Formats: sequence, structure tokens, C-alpha cells
Amino acid sequence: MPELAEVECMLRRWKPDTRAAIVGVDLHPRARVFRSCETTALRRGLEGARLLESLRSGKQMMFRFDRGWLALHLGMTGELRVESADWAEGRHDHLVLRRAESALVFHDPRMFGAVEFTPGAEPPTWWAERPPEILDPRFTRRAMEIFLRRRARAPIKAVLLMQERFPGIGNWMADEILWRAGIHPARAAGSIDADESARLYRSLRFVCRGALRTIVEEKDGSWGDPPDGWLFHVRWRAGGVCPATGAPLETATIGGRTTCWSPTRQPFRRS
DNA sequence: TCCTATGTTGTATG
DNA sequence: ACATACAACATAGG
Repeated sequence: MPELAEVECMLRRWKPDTRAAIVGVDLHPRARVFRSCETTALRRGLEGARLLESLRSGKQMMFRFDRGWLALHLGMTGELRVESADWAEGRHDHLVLRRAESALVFHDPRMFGAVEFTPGAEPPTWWAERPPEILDPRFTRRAMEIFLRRRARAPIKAVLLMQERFPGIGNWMADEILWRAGIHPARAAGSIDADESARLYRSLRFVCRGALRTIVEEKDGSWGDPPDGWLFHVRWRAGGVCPATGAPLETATIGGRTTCWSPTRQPFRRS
């Protein structure tokens, strides 16, 4: 499920609260989501702790407590919820942080998600070294182009999914961006010319901004759909047509992922 | 039964 | 050492 905007939406459910301390931590240490987590340190660090700050970098979430840093990744099916204080954990509720008035729940059926805990005042180094967000001024067209040149032989679709340069982009957003930029997903990243690169950069920022705006409008803790006219609304539909040209869409596996594009708007060509 | 799934990582190969 | 491709992870739903 979760790409940039959905992760942001989940993040906002776990709001900082400097008054409410964690009074209980429920978890099953053998669950796969704890594969990189020292669960005894997590218990020790979070019992009695307060959530000071909820942060996000791409799809990665980071919760700063007064006694340590809790990193969560939602994988393919992860969700964050806030439930009542007496919440009885269900089958896929892997981590429950209980407070006096409510419980913070991390739920993930497929367990591709991950939990990590770093005790103390300093965050882990990977967090300190996180790449710039796509909407950050430090995400420059030049930095994007240098990255594309380094990944010259890989399909552009696969390159857009690389979190080290395009944090938050997932399968549907990558297709949306390439459709908007008029670039065929199988094009080699190194063959993108200056005009295409300018369109790609603009589309990246447009789609990120648009996706985030839809979630900001939501009040009830769930996210809305992207705006009308986006590829998103038709990309999984059998017989879907391009919102811009009306021509039939195409689907294939590119970069290891199911990919949808409009052959009329995104013709394949070298250059 | 078989196929799919909005993600990442380890491993093999070039 | 670096870039690329792909199986594997675990579960639910069509």
C-alpha cells in the first residue's frame, strides 16, 4: 500500500504527546518485522517514554521518544492505528504501545515492514545521512541527472523506484510521473535527453506535491484519492484508457514491477 | 488451484 | 568495486 502520501498519512496518526507516557509494550519478538530489532532494548527504552516528534523521510518513519528513536517501515501492507487503551491485539498487530488513554498499534499482515529501535539521544547514522526529499530545494535537477547517468542502462521505471535518490516513490507514483512526463517506462535512464529530463523533474515534484495535498485535506486519518484525470484512477482497470489521449493503456513487467503506460503519450524511442 | 499485490534485500552475474 | 536482474520474504484476496 504505502507510498509517500500514504506514509505521511499514517505518520500523522501517531501524534507527539509529551504528557502521555508509554505504560506497556506488547510485541512478539519472533515476528519477522523485528528481524533488525533488539526487542529487549526497545522494551527498556519505550516503557515510561513519551513521544516527542513524528518524522518521515521518504517511506521511512521515525518516532523520537525522550529515551530513544523508533524507526518504522510499512513494507507492502503496514498500517499505523490508534486504538482504545484496552485494545486486544489482533493477529497481525506486531507492536502495541499502551498509554493511559490510547494504544499505538503497528499492524502488518505480510510483515515486509520493519521495526528498529536506537536507544539514547542520537538517531542512527542512516537517519542522519538520509537523502533529500523530492520537494526539498536540495533535490536538484542536476543531482537527478547525475544519478540517471550513473544508472544509464537500467530502465527509467526501475531507477525512479530507487529510494536512495527518489525517496517515497513507489510503483503507482513512478507510473504516474512517467505518464505525465511522456516518457516510456522501459527507456534507458542514460538515454533521457535535456527536454525529457526537464519534464521528468517537473513531473516528479508535481506528483509528490499533488499526492501530499490530497492527504492533507483528509481529516479522519485516512487518505483521499489523487485528483481527477490522473493515471492512478485507470491503471489497474481492464480496458483502461489514457486520460489524456483516450487510447488504450498497456501493461507489462518493467524493472520487476507491473507497469502501466500510455503508448500514445509515451512512445518508445531511443535518444 | 493459480495468480496478483502501492516494498526491500540478499545474491548471482556481468 | 559497481551496476543490474531477480528470487525471496508471508499473507490475503480475486
